[in-house]
Amino acid sequence: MAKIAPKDKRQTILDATLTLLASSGFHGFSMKQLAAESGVAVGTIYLYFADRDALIADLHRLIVDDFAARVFKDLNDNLPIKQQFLTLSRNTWDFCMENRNATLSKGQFDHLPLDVLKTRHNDAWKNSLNPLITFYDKGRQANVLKPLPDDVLASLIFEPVIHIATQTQLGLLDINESELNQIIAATWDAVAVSGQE
Amino acid sequence: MAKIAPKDKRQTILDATLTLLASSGFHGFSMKQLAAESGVAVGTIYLYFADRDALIADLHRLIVDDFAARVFKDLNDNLPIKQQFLTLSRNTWDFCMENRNATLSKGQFDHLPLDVLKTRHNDAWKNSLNPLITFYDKGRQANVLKPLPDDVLASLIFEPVIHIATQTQLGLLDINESELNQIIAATWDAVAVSGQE
Amino acid sequence: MAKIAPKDKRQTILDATLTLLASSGFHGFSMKQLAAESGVAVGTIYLYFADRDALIADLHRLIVDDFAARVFKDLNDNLPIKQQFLTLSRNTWDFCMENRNATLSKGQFDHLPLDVLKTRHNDAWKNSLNPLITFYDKGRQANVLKPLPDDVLASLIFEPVIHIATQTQLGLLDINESELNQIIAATWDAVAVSGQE
Amino acid sequence: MAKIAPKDKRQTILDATLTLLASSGFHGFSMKQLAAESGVAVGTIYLYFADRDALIADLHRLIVDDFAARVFKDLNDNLPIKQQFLTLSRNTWDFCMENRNATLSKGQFDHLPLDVLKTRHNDAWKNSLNPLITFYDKGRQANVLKPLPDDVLASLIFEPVIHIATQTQLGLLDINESELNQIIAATWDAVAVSGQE
DNA sequence: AATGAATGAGGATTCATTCAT
DNA sequence: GATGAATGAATCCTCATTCAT
Repeated sequence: MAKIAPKDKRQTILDATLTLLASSGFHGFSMKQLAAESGVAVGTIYLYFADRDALIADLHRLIVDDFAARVFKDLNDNLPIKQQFLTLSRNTWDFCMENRNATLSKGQFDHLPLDVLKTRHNDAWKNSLNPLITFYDKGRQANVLKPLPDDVLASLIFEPVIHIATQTQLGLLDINESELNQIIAATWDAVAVSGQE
Repeated sequence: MAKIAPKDKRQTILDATLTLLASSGFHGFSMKQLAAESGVAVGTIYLYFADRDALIADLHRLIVDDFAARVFKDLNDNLPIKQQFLTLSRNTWDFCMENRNATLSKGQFDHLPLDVLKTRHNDAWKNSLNPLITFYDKGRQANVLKPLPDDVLASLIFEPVIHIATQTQLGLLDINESELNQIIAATWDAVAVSGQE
Repeated sequence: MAKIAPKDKRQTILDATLTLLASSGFHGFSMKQLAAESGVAVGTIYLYFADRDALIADLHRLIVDDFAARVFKDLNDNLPIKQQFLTLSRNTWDFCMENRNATLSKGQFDHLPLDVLKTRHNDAWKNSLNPLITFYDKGRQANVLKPLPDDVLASLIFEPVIHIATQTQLGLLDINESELNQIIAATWDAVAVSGQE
Repeated sequence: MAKIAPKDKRQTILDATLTLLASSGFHGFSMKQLAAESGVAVGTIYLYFADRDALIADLHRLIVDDFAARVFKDLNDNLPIKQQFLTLSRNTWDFCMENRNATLSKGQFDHLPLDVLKTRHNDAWKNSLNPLITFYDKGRQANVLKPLPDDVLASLIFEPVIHIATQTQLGLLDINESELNQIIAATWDAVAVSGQE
């Protein structure tokens, strides 16, 4: 077997975790199973992660960061808000399509203990999701986006797209290019101040 | 202690299950704990439910039905589409506020096996959510709702509201009456054909 | 298999623990092995003891109490100090002979964490070993026992007998009645004020 | 870091083992921890010791030898038995005071398999403890020591002192010079033929 | 000689489920 | 119907030992 550099082995384990979470959720996820999926011994996992919770937490952070990186890709904050919005939405959709496991695992992370959730939420907005704050601010000040709180704008923009992407990944739905454009247009209507051309 | 009628005992157990799921998720949920919370013996639970999975499945069905019942409450399909929409959205919000446990547990049910999920999805649309189909059909035919698939309309209408309600229940967000109206108005903008008064 | 009353089952497990500790010490003592030795399932042990440590602690308390009960058997504190001494020493020896497992396990308990040890030590003197305090006090006041601290008198009286009994139980030594009397006489010489008839 | 000569490295590991055993017992003793305490890599330990058991066994032998060396220090077998006795007892006490780790670890070694114990016992008397045999023989023949077996005399002389020293090291007891002399005098009374000046 | 990443059997503990009362 | 003691497979995690570098 080819040698794996430590960094890669850590990543291999994280990838395997995501694969398992996506296919069966936390239910039916065991360290033994993870070891098998990762192609390493159980003990090896503990060389890279303090314990099960640390592993999950690390994975979560990684996904949020990956998501943020992908969502803000090619974002030019000199372009008009609508232009930026289209990039953000399209990137969101693309991330979900390109990262089936991460997309399907999203719900699994929603039910960590309450205090952990709060911390994560704040962390995310302060760090990886920070550019969104600027985007929302500019949009509201230019009277292009409705005067709603950041969290609300985020929900209106991302939740429908992510939910539809998830259903698509599950095979419950099939969306073509034209429909996708309509969906994104619809979420724009949700957050945009009406009466604009 | 007062005798409990069998039907009530079954319900008592389901209620206790929801309470436990909402407060600690599947993690830290055990049949023993459930017995304690329900005030019955462990063995008794098995008189009313085949096994743990059956219990969870029953609870899920129950919640979906409750949700549907609440969402369609006071819905008059003779009223204009927008009027109906407002009722549906407001009911959705109210259900989330009145059923904290059910709202917070939503994510817990998302990772059943894929085939089960598909069956549930189809069941839901054919039964409890069936009135929505009529609503969407009418709306599209009247050229009031955008010509998008049912699932997509559902995502655009319900996901943002439910997500915002969940955040509110978690204490991450605080929404007042005026903001709620704006949010609902925004989701209407998302699905409504534009250019209407 | 005959039914075992709960009280007896608890005792069965404690007995089995002692047997295992005596034969192999803490090294090679596992809950699985204990279950086998006790004739119960692993989980059953946890119905009677919170965890491994609680089991060990309970056993220790039990042994100390048994030891005390046996040592003070037939002790008449109206009799002369020497008479009482002889009873105590003989009882100590008899306890060791009658409780091979407890005797051989003694050393195992000596290396619990330091704070636990201190607590145990104080507890023992305040409770089960309390009659010894009276015995020592009387003896010193009557100028029959040397004016040494309680702990020191205890060491001089009990350690040699217990150590010799342990060696005997291990088969490293063989002591007959006459030798035993000489040993006890020797420990009397150690603690008695000399010059008495 | 300064190079360490092989012999020294072996000793370093043994010292570290003793330190760890004394502070936490076998519980919480691991080869990894030992490596850290010794300042070497885990694998290095296996260059000097076949395995964990061999390491422990070696350490045990080393302690017994150290103990013997210390106990017989300055022993002049031309001096009167009592004089020699005083030296032996005082040396024993001093060893315990100077070797806290060894003293506290004593109990840890008691539960090796029975046959190993017998072999060790015989070995000790034939080798490192050999001078005691002469001492006892002379004492008994001179009618100064009571006619008791070697093991019994050893128990009467050493067990109380070692036990009291251990308690002192644990902080359960505090012994001053005067008390120590009384204790040693008491053990002399235990083994000496009475009626001597 | 020395390292420490990797291994996997074995440890303590939990928990869904059964069944005799 | 109702109970809860008993079960033992399955869980997470540890740690003595090996071996390629």
